[in-house]
Amino acid sequence: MIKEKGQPLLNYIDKHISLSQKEEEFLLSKIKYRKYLKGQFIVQQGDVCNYECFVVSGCTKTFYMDEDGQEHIVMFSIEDWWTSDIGSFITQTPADFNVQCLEKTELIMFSFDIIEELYTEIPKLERCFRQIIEKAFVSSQKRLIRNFSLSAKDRYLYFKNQYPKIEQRIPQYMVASYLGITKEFLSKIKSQLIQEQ
Amino acid sequence: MIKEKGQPLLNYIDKHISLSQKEEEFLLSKIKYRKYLKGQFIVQQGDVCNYECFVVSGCTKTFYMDEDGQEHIVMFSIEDWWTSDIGSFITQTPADFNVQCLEKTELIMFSFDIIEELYTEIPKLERCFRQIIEKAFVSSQKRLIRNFSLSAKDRYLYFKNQYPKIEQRIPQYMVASYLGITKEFLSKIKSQLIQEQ
DNA sequence: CGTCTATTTGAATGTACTCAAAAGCGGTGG
DNA sequence: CCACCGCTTTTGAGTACATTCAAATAGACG
Repeated sequence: MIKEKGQPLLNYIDKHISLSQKEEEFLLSKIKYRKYLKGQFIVQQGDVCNYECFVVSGCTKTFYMDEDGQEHIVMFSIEDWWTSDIGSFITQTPADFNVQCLEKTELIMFSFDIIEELYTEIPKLERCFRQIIEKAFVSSQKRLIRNFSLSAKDRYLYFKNQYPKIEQRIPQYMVASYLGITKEFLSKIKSQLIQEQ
Repeated sequence: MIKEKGQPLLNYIDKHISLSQKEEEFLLSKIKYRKYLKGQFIVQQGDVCNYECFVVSGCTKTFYMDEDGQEHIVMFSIEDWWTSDIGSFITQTPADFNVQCLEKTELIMFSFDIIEELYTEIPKLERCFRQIIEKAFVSSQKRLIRNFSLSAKDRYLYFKNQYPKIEQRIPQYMVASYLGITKEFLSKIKSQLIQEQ
């Protein structure tokens, strides 16, 4: 892969560990760069997920479609974050989640076949990925707690405050799905907040 | 630490990676073994959490106390699992969670000061911990989804089915807290399930 | 056997959902 | 430039799931 295209990833990794010139080149030689259009799927429920993807630009949603055809959004991923069905990736079993692009999206993709080799060749990279997943786990647990201890309104306010960039980029009904409420109810919450001012 | 006491940990680690005699000895020399009584706290909300703990025997609950004094249980940990406030541990900032023993509990403790050294000396151990945290993250995401897409009743049935050992060991009001419902409502769900038979 | 804690039961209430319909909004074509 | 189409958001009425509070019952332990 061309160094220029990999730069956002290298900058990101540099926040966790520092790689030598050679290590950077080795890393870049192993990963794949790809563009997706709005609406395209990176992972589909039922398929085995073969990649962990770093988002260079764009935006994706990770969601689960339940038996009633209802969509439940687990996360959004924008620039400098990751997207995948990690459960499917690490076990190489069918994915529970879909990952779909909400915008034109550029990704750097780490394939299952390559990642073990990368960890072995560059142990620092394993440290980096451990740290990233640790942080992701912590956020996931905190989110679980928010869902238990906060009302829908407070969850929305938290989201708005924490991810203002994301809110502006996605339709409201997806925010509702992420918060675990219906689009109608989110609409009511918003109008209530306006009246309170 | 005496090898005998560390055996449950070594057996557990052996499922992920294989350590040489020397590595095992090095590991055991760095970790701490400790017993807690029922009711004692391993971590308290507000303190910095200095350990990641492997549960040799016993049972703990990890919970968050909200501003109304309401307890929200994030997880239970029993034999062969881990307990800590990882968020606090990795950032060395005050803990959001409490970890309390529900039974007499034996732990093997990895201190913050030691763990980096262990990762560096035994890179395989970093792999092991990465894999463990990956799995924990995946379960956390799946649980989030269950909380959105299942009713309280179905969440209870899932829990009962998935963690029968845990259900038998802890009072019902804690199960309710873990499921994110009140103790009264769980009681009603149970009586409803009995009537359905 | 009494005390303390955990569980159950019931009535009233509240938060969030469903369904249906209307209004808003952005793009496309005539 | 306006009219229409599809999609998103809003609004309202009725409903369901889960909570609160209070009181009764059951269980565990000394």
